[in-house]
Amino acid sequence: MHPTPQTSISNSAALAPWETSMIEMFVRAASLIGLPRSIGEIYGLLFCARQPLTFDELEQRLGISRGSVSQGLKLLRQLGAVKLQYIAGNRKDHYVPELSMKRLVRGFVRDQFSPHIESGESRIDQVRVLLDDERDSALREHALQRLSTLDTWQRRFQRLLPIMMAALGGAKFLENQSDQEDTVI
Amino acid sequence: MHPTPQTSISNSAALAPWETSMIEMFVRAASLIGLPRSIGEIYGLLFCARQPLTFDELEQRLGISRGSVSQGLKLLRQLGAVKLQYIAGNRKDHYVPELSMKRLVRGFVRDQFSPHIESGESRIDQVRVLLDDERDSALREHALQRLSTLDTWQRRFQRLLPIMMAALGGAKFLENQSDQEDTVI
DNA sequence: AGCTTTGTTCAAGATTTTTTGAACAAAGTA
DNA sequence: TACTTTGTTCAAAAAATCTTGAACAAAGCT
Repeated sequence: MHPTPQTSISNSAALAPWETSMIEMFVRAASLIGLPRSIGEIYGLLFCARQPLTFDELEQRLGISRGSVSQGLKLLRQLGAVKLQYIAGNRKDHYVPELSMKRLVRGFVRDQFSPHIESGESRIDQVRVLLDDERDSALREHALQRLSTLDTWQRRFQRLLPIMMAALGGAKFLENQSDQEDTVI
Repeated sequence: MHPTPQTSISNSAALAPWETSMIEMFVRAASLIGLPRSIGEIYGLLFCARQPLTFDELEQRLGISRGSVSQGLKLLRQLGAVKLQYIAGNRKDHYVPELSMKRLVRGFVRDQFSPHIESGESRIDQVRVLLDDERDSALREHALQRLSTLDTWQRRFQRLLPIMMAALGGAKFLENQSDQEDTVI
Protein backbone atom coordinates (compact mmCIF):
# COMPACT_ATOMS: atom_id res chain seq x y z
CA MET A 1 0.00 0.00 0.00
CA HIS A 2 2.79 2.42 0.76
CA PRO A 3 5.42 2.29 -1.94
CA THR A 4 7.34 5.06 -0.22
CA PRO A 5 7.98 4.27 3.44
CA GLN A 6 6.60 7.43 5.04
CA THR A 7 8.84 10.35 4.22
CA SER A 8 11.27 10.06 1.38
CA ILE A 9 14.95 9.66 1.75
CA SER A 10 16.61 12.73 3.19
CA ASN A 11 13.79 14.81 4.54
CA SER A 12 13.95 13.66 8.11
CA ALA A 13 17.74 13.76 8.11
CA ALA A 14 19.30 14.63 11.40
CA LEU A 15 20.20 18.27 11.86
CA ALA A 16 23.65 19.38 10.78
CA PRO A 17 25.82 20.72 13.58
CA TRP A 18 25.52 24.27 12.30
CA GLU A 19 21.76 23.95 12.26
CA THR A 20 21.70 22.67 15.80
CA SER A 21 23.88 25.52 16.87
CA MET A 22 21.79 28.09 15.07
CA ILE A 23 18.58 26.67 16.49
CA GLU A 24 20.12 26.82 19.93
CA MET A 25 20.52 30.57 19.50
CA PHE A 26 16.85 30.92 18.73
CA VAL A 27 15.88 28.75 21.64
CA ARG A 28 17.84 31.07 23.89
CA ALA A 29 16.29 34.12 22.32
CA ALA A 30 12.84 32.64 22.73
CA SER A 31 13.36 31.90 26.36
CA LEU A 32 14.73 35.41 26.80
CA ILE A 33 11.38 36.80 25.77
CA GLY A 34 9.41 34.17 27.61
CA LEU A 35 8.55 31.79 24.81
CA PRO A 36 8.91 28.03 25.11
CA ARG A 37 11.76 26.07 23.64
CA SER A 38 9.68 24.46 20.93
CA ILE A 39 8.82 27.86 19.52
CA GLY A 40 12.48 28.74 19.29
CA GLU A 41 13.24 25.44 17.63
CA ILE A 42 10.55 25.82 15.01
CA TYR A 43 11.41 29.37 14.11
CA GLY A 44 15.10 28.48 14.19
CA LEU A 45 14.76 25.61 11.76
CA LEU A 46 12.67 27.72 9.41
CA PHE A 47 15.32 30.41 9.64
CA CYS A 48 17.97 27.90 8.60
CA ALA A 49 16.01 26.35 5.78
CA ARG A 50 16.45 27.31 2.20
CA GLN A 51 12.92 26.35 1.20
CA PRO A 52 9.58 26.55 2.95
CA LEU A 53 9.10 23.65 5.35
CA THR A 54 6.04 21.60 6.01
CA PHE A 55 4.44 20.62 9.24
CA ASP A 56 5.87 17.12 9.21
CA GLU A 57 9.32 18.23 8.21
CA LEU A 58 9.38 20.35 11.31
CA GLU A 59 8.07 17.52 13.39
CA GLN A 60 10.53 14.98 12.10
CA ARG A 61 13.68 17.02 11.81
CA LEU A 62 13.25 18.57 15.22
CA GLY A 63 12.03 15.36 16.75
CA ILE A 64 9.19 17.02 18.61
CA SER A 65 5.55 16.05 18.83
CA ARG A 66 2.76 16.96 16.47
CA GLY A 67 1.06 18.83 19.27
CA SER A 68 4.08 21.02 19.82
CA VAL A 69 4.46 21.78 16.15
CA SER A 70 0.80 22.63 15.81
CA GLN A 71 0.69 24.90 18.83
CA GLY A 72 4.05 26.39 18.05
CA LEU A 73 3.09 27.30 14.51
CA LYS A 74 -0.19 28.66 15.76
CA LEU A 75 1.50 31.10 18.09
CA LEU A 76 4.18 32.00 15.57
CA ARG A 77 1.50 32.74 13.03
CA GLN A 78 -0.31 34.87 15.56
CA LEU A 79 2.86 36.82 16.22
CA GLY A 80 3.42 37.21 12.52
CA ALA A 81 6.77 35.48 12.91
CA VAL A 82 5.94 32.82 10.38
CA LYS A 83 3.96 32.93 7.19
CA LEU A 84 2.11 30.35 5.19
CA GLN A 85 3.41 29.93 1.73
CA TYR A 86 1.16 28.29 -0.77
CA ILE A 87 2.87 25.89 -3.05
CA ALA A 88 1.13 24.87 -6.22
CA GLY A 89 0.08 21.28 -6.43
CA ASN A 90 0.85 20.58 -2.82
CA ARG A 91 -1.78 20.07 -0.24
CA LYS A 92 0.48 20.61 2.74
CA ASP A 93 0.99 23.97 4.37
CA HIS A 94 4.44 25.35 3.83
CA TYR A 95 5.95 27.81 6.24
CA VAL A 96 8.55 30.52 5.90
CA PRO A 97 10.01 32.74 8.60
CA GLU A 98 9.34 36.44 8.77
CA LEU A 99 12.73 38.08 8.29
CA SER A 100 11.92 41.69 9.01
CA MET A 101 13.06 42.54 12.49
CA LYS A 102 10.62 45.36 12.65
CA ARG A 103 7.66 43.14 11.88
CA LEU A 104 8.88 40.54 14.33
CA VAL A 105 9.15 43.07 17.10
CA ARG A 106 5.87 44.69 16.26
CA GLY A 107 4.05 41.37 16.27
CA PHE A 108 5.52 40.42 19.57
CA VAL A 109 4.74 43.72 21.21
CA ARG A 110 1.24 43.86 19.80
CA ASP A 111 0.47 40.38 20.98
CA GLN A 112 2.25 40.05 24.29
CA PHE A 113 2.69 43.57 25.60
CA SER A 114 0.14 46.04 24.42
CA PRO A 115 -2.93 44.25 25.78
CA HIS A 116 -1.50 44.39 29.29
CA ILE A 117 -0.39 47.97 28.96
CA GLU A 118 -3.69 49.08 27.59
CA SER A 119 -5.69 47.55 30.40
CA GLY A 120 -3.49 49.42 32.83
CA GLU A 121 -5.38 52.68 32.86
CA SER A 122 -8.57 51.08 34.07
CA ARG A 123 -6.70 49.11 36.70
CA ILE A 124 -5.25 52.30 38.06
CA ASP A 125 -8.69 53.81 38.22
CA GLN A 126 -9.91 50.78 40.09
CA VAL A 127 -7.24 51.27 42.72
CA ARG A 128 -8.25 54.92 42.98
CA VAL A 129 -11.75 53.85 43.83
CA LEU A 130 -10.64 51.36 46.45
CA LEU A 131 -8.43 54.03 47.91
CA ASP A 132 -11.45 56.04 49.00
CA ASP A 133 -11.86 53.59 51.84
CA GLU A 134 -8.42 54.22 53.24
CA ARG A 135 -8.88 55.96 56.62
CA ASP A 136 -5.37 57.26 57.02
CA SER A 137 -5.57 60.38 54.94
CA ALA A 138 -1.83 60.93 54.76
CA LEU A 139 -1.41 57.43 53.44
CA ARG A 140 -4.24 58.03 51.01
CA GLU A 141 -2.53 61.10 49.66
CA HIS A 142 0.71 59.25 49.36
CA ALA A 143 -0.95 56.44 47.45
CA LEU A 144 -2.59 58.87 45.06
CA GLN A 145 0.82 60.27 44.40
CA ARG A 146 2.16 56.84 43.61
CA LEU A 147 -0.75 56.15 41.34
CA SER A 148 0.07 59.21 39.37
CA THR A 149 3.63 57.98 39.07
CA LEU A 150 2.25 54.78 37.65
CA ASP A 151 0.15 56.79 35.25
CA THR A 152 3.22 58.56 34.05
CA TRP A 153 5.04 55.31 33.53
CA GLN A 154 2.26 53.95 31.41
CA ARG A 155 2.09 57.00 29.25
CA ARG A 156 5.82 57.06 28.78
CA PHE A 157 5.82 53.45 27.80
CA GLN A 158 3.15 54.08 25.21
CA ARG A 159 5.08 56.95 23.79
CA LEU A 160 8.16 54.77 23.70
CA LEU A 161 6.74 52.15 21.39
CA PRO A 162 6.41 54.27 18.25
CA ILE A 163 9.88 55.61 18.84
CA MET A 164 11.26 52.10 19.03
CA MET A 165 9.46 51.03 15.93
CA ALA A 166 10.71 54.04 14.07
CA ALA A 167 14.24 53.30 15.16
CA LEU A 168 13.90 49.79 13.82
CA GLY A 169 13.86 50.97 10.30
CA GLY A 170 10.49 51.10 8.58
CA ALA A 171 10.17 54.83 8.99
CA LYS A 172 13.09 55.85 6.82
CA PHE A 173 12.72 59.50 7.64
CA LEU A 174 13.86 58.96 11.20
CA GLU A 175 16.67 56.63 10.29
CA ASN A 176 20.23 57.49 11.04
CA GLN A 177 21.83 57.72 7.62
CA SER A 178 25.44 57.40 8.77
CA ASP A 179 25.50 53.66 9.38
CA GLN A 180 23.00 52.42 6.89
CA GLU A 181 24.36 49.15 5.57
CA ASP A 182 21.51 47.27 4.07
CA THR A 183 23.72 45.78 1.44
CA VAL A 184 24.30 42.40 2.95
CA ILE A 185 21.10 41.25 4.71
CA MET B 1 13.68 44.18 77.64
CA HIS B 2 11.85 45.46 74.63
CA PRO B 3 9.61 48.37 75.44
CA THR B 4 8.30 48.33 71.87
CA PRO B 5 7.21 44.85 70.88
CA GLN B 6 9.00 44.53 67.55
CA THR B 7 7.24 46.63 64.99
CA SER B 8 4.68 49.02 66.28
CA ILE B 9 1.00 48.38 66.25
CA SER B 10 -0.36 48.06 62.75
CA ASN B 11 2.62 47.10 60.66
CA SER B 12 1.87 43.46 60.06
CA ALA B 13 -1.78 44.19 59.49
CA ALA B 14 -3.46 42.49 56.61
CA LEU B 15 -3.25 44.34 53.32
CA ALA B 16 -5.90 46.91 52.54
CA PRO B 17 -7.95 46.19 49.42
CA TRP B 18 -6.29 48.98 47.50
CA GLU B 19 -2.90 47.58 48.41
CA THR B 20 -3.85 44.13 47.25
CA SER B 21 -5.10 45.57 44.01
CA MET B 22 -1.99 47.63 43.48
CA ILE B 23 0.25 44.70 44.24
CA GLU B 24 -1.71 42.64 41.78
CA MET B 25 -0.74 45.10 39.08
CA PHE B 26 2.91 44.67 39.90
CA VAL B 27 2.58 40.91 39.96
CA ARG B 28 1.17 41.09 36.46
CA ALA B 29 3.88 43.42 35.32
CA ALA B 30 6.51 41.15 36.80
CA SER B 31 5.17 38.10 35.08
CA LEU B 32 5.00 40.10 31.86
CA ILE B 33 8.74 40.54 31.96
CA GLY B 34 9.39 37.05 33.20
CA LEU B 35 9.87 37.63 36.90
CA PRO B 36 8.23 35.52 39.58
CA ARG B 37 5.17 36.56 41.48
CA SER B 38 7.01 37.09 44.75
CA ILE B 39 9.18 39.72 43.14
CA GLY B 40 6.14 41.61 41.98
CA GLU B 41 4.60 41.36 45.40
CA ILE B 42 7.66 42.69 47.17
CA TYR B 43 8.19 45.60 44.84
CA GLY B 44 4.48 46.28 44.86
CA LEU B 45 4.23 46.51 48.61
CA LEU B 46 7.27 48.77 48.77
CA PHE B 47 5.67 50.92 46.12
CA CYS B 48 2.54 51.27 48.24
CA ALA B 49 4.33 51.96 51.47
CA ARG B 50 4.83 55.39 52.85
CA GLN B 51 7.95 54.46 54.81
CA PRO B 52 10.84 52.10 54.13
CA LEU B 53 9.90 48.53 55.00
CA THR B 54 11.95 45.89 56.70
CA PHE B 55 12.55 42.32 55.76
CA ASP B 56 10.08 40.94 58.24
CA GLU B 57 7.41 43.49 57.42
CA LEU B 58 7.53 42.24 53.87
CA GLU B 59 7.44 38.65 55.02
CA GLN B 60 4.54 39.15 57.37
CA ARG B 61 2.35 41.51 55.42
CA LEU B 62 2.70 39.55 52.19
CA GLY B 63 2.50 36.25 53.95
CA ILE B 64 5.37 34.73 52.01
CA SER B 65 8.38 32.81 53.24
CA ARG B 66 11.67 34.18 54.45
CA GLY B 67 13.41 32.47 51.57
CA SER B 68 11.25 34.23 49.05
CA VAL B 69 11.75 37.60 50.63
CA SER B 70 15.49 37.11 50.81
CA GLN B 71 15.86 35.95 47.24
CA GLY B 72 13.37 38.47 45.99
CA LEU B 73 15.15 41.38 47.61
CA LYS B 74 18.45 40.05 46.35
CA LEU B 75 17.29 40.12 42.76
CA LEU B 76 15.53 43.45 43.15
CA ARG B 77 18.71 44.93 44.57
CA GLN B 78 20.66 43.50 41.67
CA LEU B 79 18.26 45.10 39.24
CA GLY B 80 18.49 48.36 41.11
CA ALA B 81 14.73 48.25 41.64
CA VAL B 82 15.04 48.50 45.37
CA LYS B 83 17.44 50.37 47.58
CA LEU B 84 18.64 49.88 51.09
CA GLN B 85 17.90 52.81 53.29
CA TYR B 86 19.96 53.14 56.39
CA ILE B 87 17.97 54.08 59.44
CA ALA B 88 19.83 55.38 62.47
CA GLY B 89 19.59 53.26 65.57
CA ASN B 90 17.96 50.38 63.77
CA ARG B 91 19.77 47.20 62.99
CA LYS B 92 17.33 45.99 60.40
CA ASP B 93 17.69 46.70 56.73
CA HIS B 94 15.04 49.04 55.41
CA TYR B 95 14.07 49.00 51.78
CA VAL B 96 12.61 51.61 49.45
CA PRO B 97 11.55 51.20 45.84
CA GLU B 98 13.37 52.83 42.98
CA LEU B 99 10.87 55.21 41.44
CA SER B 100 12.69 56.34 38.36
CA MET B 101 11.33 54.48 35.37
CA LYS B 102 14.52 55.07 33.51
CA ARG B 103 16.63 53.45 36.18
CA LEU B 104 14.23 50.58 36.50
CA VAL B 105 14.35 49.88 32.80
CA ARG B 106 18.09 50.30 32.62
CA GLY B 107 18.66 47.91 35.49
CA PHE B 108 16.43 45.32 33.96
CA VAL B 109 17.96 45.56 30.54
CA ARG B 110 21.50 45.54 31.88
CA ASP B 111 20.86 42.51 33.99
CA GLN B 112 18.55 40.37 31.92
CA PHE B 113 19.07 41.37 28.34
CA SER B 114 22.45 42.74 27.57
CA PRO B 115 24.46 39.69 28.65
CA HIS B 116 22.61 37.52 26.17
CA ILE B 117 22.83 40.06 23.42
CA GLU B 118 26.49 40.61 23.95
CA SER B 119 27.36 36.95 23.77
CA GLY B 120 25.53 36.80 20.46
CA GLU B 121 28.38 37.90 18.27
CA SER B 122 30.59 35.03 19.27
CA ARG B 123 27.77 32.55 18.87
CA ILE B 124 27.25 33.71 15.34
CA ASP B 125 30.94 33.23 14.67
CA GLN B 126 30.71 29.75 16.07
CA VAL B 127 27.98 28.86 13.63
CA ARG B 128 30.08 30.28 10.82
CA VAL B 129 32.84 27.88 11.74
CA LEU B 130 30.53 24.89 11.86
CA LEU B 131 29.14 25.95 8.54
CA ASP B 132 32.43 25.16 6.81
CA ASP B 133 31.50 21.51 7.06
CA GLU B 134 28.29 21.90 5.10
CA ARG B 135 28.75 20.07 1.77
CA ASP B 136 25.84 21.66 -0.06
CA SER B 137 27.42 24.88 -1.16
CA ALA B 138 24.18 26.57 -2.12
CA LEU B 139 22.83 25.85 1.32
CA ARG B 140 26.06 27.09 2.83
CA GLU B 141 25.75 30.37 0.99
CA HIS B 142 22.17 30.70 2.06
CA ALA B 143 23.08 30.09 5.68
CA LEU B 144 25.83 32.71 5.53
CA GLN B 145 23.24 35.10 4.27
CA ARG B 146 20.98 34.36 7.18
CA LEU B 147 23.84 34.75 9.60
CA SER B 148 24.46 38.21 8.31
CA THR B 149 20.79 38.98 8.83
CA LEU B 150 21.23 37.89 12.39
CA ASP B 151 24.24 40.12 12.66
CA THR B 152 22.21 43.04 11.48
CA TRP B 153 19.49 42.32 14.01
CA GLN B 154 21.97 42.30 16.83
CA ARG B 155 23.50 45.56 15.83
CA ARG B 156 20.14 47.19 15.40
CA PHE B 157 19.11 46.04 18.80
CA GLN B 158 22.21 47.47 20.35
CA ARG B 159 21.62 50.77 18.67
CA LEU B 160 18.05 50.69 19.90
CA LEU B 161 18.90 50.60 23.58
CA PRO B 162 20.45 54.05 23.89
CA ILE B 163 17.57 55.50 21.91
CA MET B 164 15.09 53.96 24.29
CA MET B 165 16.96 55.18 27.31
CA ALA B 166 17.14 58.65 25.90
CA ALA B 167 13.42 58.63 25.24
CA LEU B 168 12.84 57.67 28.86
CA GLY B 169 15.06 60.38 30.24
CA GLY B 170 13.25 63.37 28.86
CA ALA B 171 10.28 64.05 31.06
CA LYS B 172 11.85 64.95 34.37
CA PHE B 173 9.18 67.49 35.18
CA LEU B 174 6.43 65.06 36.13
CA GLU B 175 8.68 63.12 38.45
CA ASN B 176 7.50 62.83 42.02
CA GLN B 177 9.30 65.53 43.94
CA SER B 178 7.06 65.54 46.99
CA ASP B 179 8.28 62.20 48.30
CA GLN B 180 10.59 63.58 50.94
CA GLU B 181 8.25 62.88 53.84
CA ASP B 182 10.07 59.70 54.72
CA THR B 183 11.38 60.49 58.15
CA VAL B 184 8.56 59.54 60.50
CA ILE B 185 8.31 56.54 62.86
C1' DA C 1 -19.30 6.76 0.30
C1' DG C 2 -14.98 5.08 2.28
C1' DC C 3 -10.14 5.83 2.78
C1' DT C 4 -6.19 8.85 3.29
C1' DT C 5 -3.75 12.89 4.33
C1' DT C 6 -3.18 16.93 7.05
C1' DG C 7 -3.63 19.39 11.00
C1' DT C 8 -5.94 20.67 15.76
C1' DT C 9 -7.30 19.93 20.55
C1' DC C 10 -6.75 18.78 25.08
C1' DA C 11 -6.02 15.76 29.20
C1' DA C 12 -2.32 13.55 31.23
C1' DG C 13 2.63 13.14 31.84
C1' DA C 14 7.20 15.39 32.01
C1' DT C 15 9.89 19.18 32.96
C1' DT C 16 11.07 23.59 34.80
C1' DT C 17 10.47 27.17 37.91
C1' DT C 18 9.15 28.96 42.28
C1' DT C 19 8.38 28.67 47.07
C1' DT C 20 9.18 26.96 51.48
C1' DG C 21 11.45 26.26 55.84
C1' DA C 22 15.12 24.39 58.47
C1' DA C 23 20.01 24.71 59.01
C1' DC C 24 23.52 27.93 58.86
C1' DA C 25 26.27 32.30 59.19
C1' DA C 26 27.25 36.94 60.77
C1' DA C 27 27.02 40.40 63.87
C1' DG C 28 25.18 42.78 67.85
C1' DT C 29 24.34 42.53 73.13
C1' DA C 30 24.67 41.48 77.73
C1' DT D 1 31.23 33.82 76.22
C1' DA D 2 26.52 32.62 75.42
C1' DC D 3 22.44 34.33 73.55
C1' DT D 4 19.62 37.04 70.36
C1' DT D 5 18.49 39.22 66.19
C1' DT D 6 18.78 39.48 61.29
C1' DG D 7 19.35 37.57 57.06
C1' DT D 8 21.15 33.81 53.56
C1' DT D 9 21.38 29.23 51.45
C1' DC D 10 19.77 25.26 49.50
C1' DA D 11 17.37 20.76 49.19
C1' DA D 12 12.88 19.27 48.90
C1' DA D 13 7.86 20.27 48.11
C1' DA D 14 4.55 22.77 45.44
C1' DA D 15 3.06 25.09 41.51
C1' DA D 16 3.31 26.51 36.86
C1' DT D 17 4.48 25.53 32.26
C1' DC D 18 5.50 22.72 28.34
C1' DT D 19 5.24 18.52 25.72
C1' DT D 20 3.19 14.46 24.22
C1' DG D 21 0.08 11.51 21.76
C1' DA D 22 -4.43 9.76 21.03
C1' DA D 23 -8.93 11.19 19.63
C1' DC D 24 -11.03 14.19 16.65
C1' DA D 25 -12.17 17.25 12.59
C1' DA D 26 -11.78 18.79 7.85
C1' DA D 27 -10.88 18.18 3.31
C1' DG D 28 -8.98 15.70 -0.73
C1' DC D 29 -8.99 11.57 -3.56
C1' DT D 30 -10.80 7.36 -5.89
